[in-house]
Amino acid sequence: MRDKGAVTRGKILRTARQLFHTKGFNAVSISDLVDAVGMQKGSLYYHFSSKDDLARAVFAAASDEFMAFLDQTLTPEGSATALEQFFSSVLDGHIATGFVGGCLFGNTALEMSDSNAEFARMVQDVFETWIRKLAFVVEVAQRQDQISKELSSRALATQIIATIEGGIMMSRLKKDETPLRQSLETLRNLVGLKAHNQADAEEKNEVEAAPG
Amino acid sequence: MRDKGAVTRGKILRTARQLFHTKGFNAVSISDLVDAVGMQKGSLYYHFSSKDDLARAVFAAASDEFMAFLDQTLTPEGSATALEQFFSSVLDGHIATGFVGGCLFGNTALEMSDSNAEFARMVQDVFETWIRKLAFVVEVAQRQDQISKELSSRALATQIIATIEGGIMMSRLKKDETPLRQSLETLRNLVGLKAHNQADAEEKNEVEAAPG
DNA sequence: TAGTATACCTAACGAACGTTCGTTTTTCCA
DNA sequence: TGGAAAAACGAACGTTCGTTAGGTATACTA
Repeated sequence: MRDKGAVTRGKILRTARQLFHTKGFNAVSISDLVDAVGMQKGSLYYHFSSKDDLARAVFAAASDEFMAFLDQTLTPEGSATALEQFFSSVLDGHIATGFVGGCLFGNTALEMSDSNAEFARMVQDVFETWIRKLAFVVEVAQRQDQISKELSSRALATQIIATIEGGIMMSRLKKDETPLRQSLETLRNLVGLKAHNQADAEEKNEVEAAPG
Repeated sequence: MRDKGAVTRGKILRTARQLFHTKGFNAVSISDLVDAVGMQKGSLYYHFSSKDDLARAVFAAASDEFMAFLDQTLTPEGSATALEQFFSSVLDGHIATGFVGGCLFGNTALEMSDSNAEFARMVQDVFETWIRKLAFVVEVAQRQDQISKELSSRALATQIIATIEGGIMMSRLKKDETPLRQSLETLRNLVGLKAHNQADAEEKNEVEAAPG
């Protein structure tokens, strides 16, 4: 086989990501991980120099994927529709996982904020970019009178993310989509986005579910 | 000294709570704890039969305190003002801690949702009660035309909690009150609560900062 | 004040942690 | 096809984990 190392490395990354996502970084041991991958402890250290090093790689991959998702969903053309699609992609993505794991970035934020400056910084960057990209689309939607203009685009973007993260937290806790769905609907109503009906939303929706 | 045991037990509970709150349950070792308390490892097990047992006690105390705070703040009389006071108490409480620790219940939700059914259940109960108490005040405010009637009281209550938890997450990550403050302001605007000015809010505000 | 719970300490336990290392197997190219 | 490089192995490292046991000091009561 060619590129055997890259394949193994990929398998480690995927498995570690899934475990870190559902259990948290500290709660996953190297033994847990290598058992799940199906390899021996020592072999892991051929590919990654430490658990932290692995976590960095996992986080970077998740980050890149999420950024790509944002760029794909949050387009300035049809900004109101883009926001709609963004909301439903987020909801659909988490419904698809049965709300196991929740949001990796939110999880890492709460796990690392007060204990690991390096990882806190990385999550901070993700959130900052997320806000900026959202604020841009919100601003365009405001200029096109598709959304309430009373608030600054950044305030609205922050509000959107807070709602999503809080909604995911509650839905994950109850394993019930209602809190997140309800929060997003409430948010739509409050900012003056009229809810598209199911047919509208799903017809043009070829965007895959949200990662992260 | 009389009640020496109760005093020690209290000191353990307070210290454990502070550590669990800022670092998370899994990230705090018994050694960390007894070092912080200033006692020997073995002595701890005279007061608590296990780390889980201790966590249960810590959580129960935090829970009780939070429920008392809710009952004190979320009164049906002057419901709009009560909501205002609730928002500012939450904000002030977290500003007072410098956003270290964030919300213990939110933290526990994310740490335990997918790994510890017992603790997940306990957090679930806290959130459910929180929603119910908030929804009650919201409903009264709606009947008095102090707040938008477009949405169900439960949906609004859920939205409020999602906003708070998401706002705390971001403020804690950045160690900056802006996200939480901004989210709460946005929420006030969106639900039609007019923002009280600083003087108004602080004059009658003898309620202590929010725990949890 | 003697006796007895109560409270705490010291020392150790087995298990699990993240990591290292020398060896063996597999893969690839000359 | 032989030899070097890449990849995986398996056992062990020192440390820390949560917990236990037995002895000792402190506090209350008879």
